[in-house]
Amino acid sequence: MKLNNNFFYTLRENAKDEDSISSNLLVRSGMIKKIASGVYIFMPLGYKVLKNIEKIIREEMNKTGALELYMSNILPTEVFEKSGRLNSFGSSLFKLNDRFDKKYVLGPTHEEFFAMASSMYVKSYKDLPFSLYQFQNKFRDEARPRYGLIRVREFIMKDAYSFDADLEGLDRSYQKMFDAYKASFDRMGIDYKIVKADTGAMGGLLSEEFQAISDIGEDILVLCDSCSFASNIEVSECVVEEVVNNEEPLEKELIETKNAKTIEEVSVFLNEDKSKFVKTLIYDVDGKPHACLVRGDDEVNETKLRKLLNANEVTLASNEVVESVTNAKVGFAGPIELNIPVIVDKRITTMTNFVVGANKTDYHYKNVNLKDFNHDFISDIRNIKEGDICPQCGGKIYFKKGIEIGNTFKLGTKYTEALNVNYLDKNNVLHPVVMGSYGIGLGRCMAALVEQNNDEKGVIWPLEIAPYKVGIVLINSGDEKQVEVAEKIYNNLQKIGIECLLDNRDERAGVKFNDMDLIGIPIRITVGNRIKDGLVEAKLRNSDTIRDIEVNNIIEYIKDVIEKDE
RNA sequence: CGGGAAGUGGCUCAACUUGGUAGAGCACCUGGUUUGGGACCAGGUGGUUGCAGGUUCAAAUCCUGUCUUCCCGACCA
Repeated sequence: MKLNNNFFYTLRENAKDEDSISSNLLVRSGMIKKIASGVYIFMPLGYKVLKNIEKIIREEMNKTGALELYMSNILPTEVFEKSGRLNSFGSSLFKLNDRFDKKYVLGPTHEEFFAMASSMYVKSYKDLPFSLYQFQNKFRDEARPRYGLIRVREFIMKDAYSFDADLEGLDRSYQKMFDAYKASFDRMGIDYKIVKADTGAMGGLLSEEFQAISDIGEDILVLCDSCSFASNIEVSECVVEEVVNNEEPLEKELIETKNAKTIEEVSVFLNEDKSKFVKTLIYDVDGKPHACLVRGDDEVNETKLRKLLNANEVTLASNEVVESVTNAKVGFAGPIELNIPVIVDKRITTMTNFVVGANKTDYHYKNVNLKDFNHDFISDIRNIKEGDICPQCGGKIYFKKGIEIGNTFKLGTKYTEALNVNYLDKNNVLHPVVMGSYGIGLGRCMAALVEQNNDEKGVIWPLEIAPYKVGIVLINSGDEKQVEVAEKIYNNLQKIGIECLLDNRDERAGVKFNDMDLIGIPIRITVGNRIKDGLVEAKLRNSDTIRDIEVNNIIEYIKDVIEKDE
């Protein structure tokens, strides 16, 4: 593309309604534009980046043998009723009615419809396995869109689905997709980790997430310093450390702790470390109050709680519920003589003579032990912490933050059973088809790449992602010789299929250099006054070195740089 | 959904406290001087101040409502 008289703009200042490096750089480089909370336009330049990401994924998908198709966005609600996901998606579904008042949703994901599509073909075990995929917009009414393209309400996802006769087949299909994902993210140049994760609203047997490492990531990745353990904190198992404890259990004792409500306050009040306390949190579990006990410096893991109780929804109870259950103001809840189910974190079994709330305003009990109260469950319900023991090898745990860019699920037969997608085996017996589902968020990949690759001047795109691989800066668009050489390089690159920008605007050199840097063009060719000596300059975005290159060799040089990258 | 902040040319902001013709920088147009890292001078275009009501001789400014955006939290495949 030639920039003169063409749709190209950049902004000098950050946008006031953007909150991350990537969203600001993408807006400033003229690639995206927000039009509503969590809704973006992809401008021509940004759309090219998106298409490059799409191309990589499509190529890797096709290598697995999966076939591409295209679904609708407007999906009949009744199908989600059948699969039971109308509830599990809840308020994050965009809903609409047609003129006859028939109900639809804007597709949040397409498991049900791929299951339906597959049933057109599958009749026998001989028809399996196969995989289908699409690139499609997904709609999710996020409570709080954030960080530009990272948490949005409409986004493009590549979603793939595998169909197999049994779990062994699923394992093979899953592995193929898994490898294709690794290949895709490697080609994109994203720094990522793969972690075990919760299956959430998808359901199923296994979920693994591909997480781009970034400080603005919203997921906490639990990693081990001495083995390959990697898990999302929501499912990361905690090991109870052996504690040598010779303390004799004492008799419990009621003590006044006036105005000390939080663990922090009580700990200061009694001059005891937070790890001597057990906090009692009242949770609303599908509408019923439950008490959860964890050590004072631990946090309850709601995913574990939900699984333990086989619940749909787990939230902290409201103040009113807490007060009616404990007969005390919020801050004094304790397990003793409490008439609701009590769930105790495993770690508490190693504690002696701890402090708990007394279910009486302004009072706590000290010297409390497990025998002093009823409990219904003892289980791992806390979040793992940095420095904890690795559940796999005993090493030390550390955290990183991640942006979830991809997710793979072994679904099993949840959807095929709900929608009657069956096949006949050799013995003429009917079985539900076994599914896997696999998603990649394209916009998130784009944002994660910018978060990971930028400097004070702008974006630094990897070659395969950049909207244009080469940018020619024509210093003086009034100089005939310079124009001639720049045009020639441009035309020759076009001929061999290397996409290229030619900045032939009537602007000062500084503007052109800054714009090339801002939009992150990997290879910059400057055609300026050195043309007298038959030279142009080449500079790579990720390096400070400027090379003089003979005009006749410049195409070869560019080809070399691109080949070396591959 | 709870708490907080903010909406003023295409972009970033000022004027609001204390009501009195809406202003700057960037961008854009014209002319000139410049021309290798976001030039300078001169002149210009562009705004019913988010929307609706109210108070007032007079509202960007005060009041009420409403919408939108952002932040913290809740929620989140």
